[in-house]
Amino acid sequence: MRRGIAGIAGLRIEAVAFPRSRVRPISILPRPATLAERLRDRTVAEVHRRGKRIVIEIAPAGDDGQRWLAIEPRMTGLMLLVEPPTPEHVRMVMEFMGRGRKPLTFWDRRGLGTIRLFDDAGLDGACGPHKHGPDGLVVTGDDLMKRLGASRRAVKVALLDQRVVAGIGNIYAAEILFRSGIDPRSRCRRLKRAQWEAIAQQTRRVLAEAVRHEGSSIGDETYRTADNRAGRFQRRHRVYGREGERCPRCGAAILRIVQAQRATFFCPACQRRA
DNA sequence: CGTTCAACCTGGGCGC
DNA sequence: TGCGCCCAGGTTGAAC
Repeated sequence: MRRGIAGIAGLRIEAVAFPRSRVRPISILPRPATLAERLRDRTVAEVHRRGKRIVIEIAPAGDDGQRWLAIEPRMTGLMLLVEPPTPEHVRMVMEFMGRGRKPLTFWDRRGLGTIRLFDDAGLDGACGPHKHGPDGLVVTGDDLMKRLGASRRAVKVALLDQRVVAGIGNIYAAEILFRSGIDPRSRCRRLKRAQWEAIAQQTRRVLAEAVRHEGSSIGDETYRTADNRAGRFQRRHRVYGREGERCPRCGAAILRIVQAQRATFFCPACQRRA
């Protein structure tokens, strides 16, 4: 997602609008009118990612230090540089100066996403080290062991905790544990060093591969690229969404269970319980 | 500390 | 066709 819109860096914001964005509970801060006012005529310095958030860095403009626009897409949010699928689910439109500049649209069907403008301290409070562990693309076995070695939680539930490691979602937790050969119900404290190394390695690998394949698009209303194309990583899902199908490794039937109110998919035969 | 539940929302799919 | 239910790549706070 970040890569898809990285090209807006250097552009000057002509206007920002927030149609149909909920203000309460606080999913947009400050109020839309204030936010639009603060962003107008500012320049995009860079587009960053912090865990699952897109963070648009606004070049300093002398006044306040509010220069981090953090967008959290949650379940159905898309960042688009083309016409959105429907006009009624558009939550933000950012227009740029210069002829032929395509506007950036935040489209969010379910409307669970958030849009907030932060100063340095605010950004840190929202997605600093207190809220986010190391990024999944670079996490190490030591990182995981240090944070989870004494935990009684089920490993799959723990991997979804962004304070442990940032960026793993429900699909990727399943795929990471399948490739690590570990049962998602395993209690963290029972895992050995070698298993944490395996999980960390597969986390880096699965996430990097998913990025390379432009994400997972399931059905036609999930993730899309900035130019509204489907990703391809769903074709490589080995267990996610495959309840009842045969495990690609051993042929056993893939199971679906529920952990912490989320679906978990795994192979009961080749994923070992620690 | 860890788990469960409800809430925030919309919409597709299914059984009846 | 309609209705009620379940489900969905996420996060948070309250209750136990």
